Amino acid sequence: MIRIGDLSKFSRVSVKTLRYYDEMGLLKPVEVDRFTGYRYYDFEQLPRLYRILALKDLGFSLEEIGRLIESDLPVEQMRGMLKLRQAEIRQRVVDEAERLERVERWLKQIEQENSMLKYDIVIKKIEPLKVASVRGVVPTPPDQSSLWGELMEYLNREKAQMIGPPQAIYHDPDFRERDLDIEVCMPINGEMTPSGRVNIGNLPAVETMACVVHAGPFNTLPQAYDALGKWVSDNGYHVVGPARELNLRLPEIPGDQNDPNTLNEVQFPVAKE
Amino acid sequence: MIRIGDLSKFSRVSVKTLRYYDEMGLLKPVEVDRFTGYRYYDFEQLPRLYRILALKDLGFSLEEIGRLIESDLPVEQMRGMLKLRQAEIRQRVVDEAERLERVERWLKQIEQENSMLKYDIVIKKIEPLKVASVRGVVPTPPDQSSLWGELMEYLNREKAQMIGPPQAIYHDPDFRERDLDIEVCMPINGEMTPSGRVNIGNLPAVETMACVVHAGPFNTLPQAYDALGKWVSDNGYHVVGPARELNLRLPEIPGDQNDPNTLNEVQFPVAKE
DNA sequence: CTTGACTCTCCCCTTATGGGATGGTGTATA
DNA sequence: TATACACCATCCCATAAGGGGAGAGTCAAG
Repeated sequence: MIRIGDLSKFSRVSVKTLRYYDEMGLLKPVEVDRFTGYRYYDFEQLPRLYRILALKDLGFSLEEIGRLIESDLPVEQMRGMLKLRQAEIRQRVVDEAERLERVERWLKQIEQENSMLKYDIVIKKIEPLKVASVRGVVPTPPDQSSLWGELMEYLNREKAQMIGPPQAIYHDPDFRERDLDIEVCMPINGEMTPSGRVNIGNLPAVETMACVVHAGPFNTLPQAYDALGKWVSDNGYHVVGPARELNLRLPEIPGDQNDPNTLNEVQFPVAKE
Repeated sequence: MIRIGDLSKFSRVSVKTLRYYDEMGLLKPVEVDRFTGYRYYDFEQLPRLYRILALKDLGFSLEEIGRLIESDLPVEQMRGMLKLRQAEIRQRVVDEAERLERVERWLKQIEQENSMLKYDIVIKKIEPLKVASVRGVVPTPPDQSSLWGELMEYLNREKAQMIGPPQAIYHDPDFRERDLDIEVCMPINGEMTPSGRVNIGNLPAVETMACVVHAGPFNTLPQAYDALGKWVSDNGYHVVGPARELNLRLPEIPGDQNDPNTLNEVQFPVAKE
């Protein structure tokens, strides 16, 4: 019968931890003095304690260890939990390796330009969105204003509830400078009926959307596209659908290509492999 | 000016998290209603939020991110933190890979024997220990009892304070069956003077000691040695000093080689590479 | 004016301990 | 035998990054 401090010294497990294991039911003292509360252990408990430490070393949580050291645990179940653990660790190794790559890309970027990164790309999930839209082919991007004109006229006439930033969808499967197939969309609420070229529809949900925000005049937006495209291929993704371009803040003068305070978000639906 | 829920929906960051980032000072709303406490944000804050998410994705803590997004942070410092992060992740990958190996060894062991592992080896740090000891060469392990006799006689005569389990040190650099160079030791307290063959000395500290507990009669103890030796080489360690054998519980009849209730711990000082 | 959606703050919960306060115990020594 | 001192007990608080929920206030639409 040894005291908690002796067991602690011998096993190199802190007294705090031993008390915690007692509380968790992992390692109960063989006897507790009913009057003083003193815990008394026995060296016979060392194998159990060492098993706990070994399992901890494999990365199991104390709760899992509690189940694993039940003496009547069938071997089958032990094997099952080990297999599971194995899979988890493998996943973690993969995740950390990917993270390492991302860090190294940041570093490379910083070394090359000797400045901070300009863009931060994030992956997010996009919910489906009900929109009113007008689609058409326009010679150059600034010409989409005619489509917006059509759409806005309809929305004003119908007193539509607009529930989000307007966005444009670039339907061309490949990038092109001229004659773009663009759909301009406004998220709306409630039931509305199509009219003329104005269509009512749903933008599909996208599980993994690579997104970047560009702050600056419209005519510098291609930089954001470049950065996003580079990031996507660098990170082992590829684009699987039409790009979206959200107008988070419009220029003061409608259609102004040079207003430095405009704000846009560019989104590419992507997938791995 | 948008409300917290709108920013949450748009950025796919939970409202709770946004409030937490506010509290942490990572992303303050552009305005807080002084009467209602409502937080009002702006899409202009998206780049900052996305940078936070990107840095989180690299595994930085929020506290680190707080420092990293100070706008006047010199590039040099950013590079430094990235390098640090890189090193940390590398270390984690190595650790997890080693852990994975350990799990796989458990699995293999279990598959081979179709039963639980009998031994759990742990690495612990051993403090230096003051002992009284008698060293000699004995024909077989059981013959060490004569050394113990000598030692105990001295200890009783001197009324020594014994402060830990007795242990034997196997000084032979290679394993051998006969004519072993054994030192039997008893941890003691206070000043004592050597006498005859009884020596007073210090067992050195050992930073990494591989230890295993064997519950069962003395004559099955070689199993523990085998398991420990196998584990040590399997895990990329090698033995760098004499083995120690601690008698945690002695047999009822002194010297009984068959008492199933004896308890011993075998220790190998080890090092990597 | 009511309803329903939204927001606020406050509090507790998570893991596996570590730190510290306060007060009771065990034992070796004067 | 008194005391010093090491040891032990419980209780409370803290960690990182939020999640869950209570209770109360706010906003916009019908």
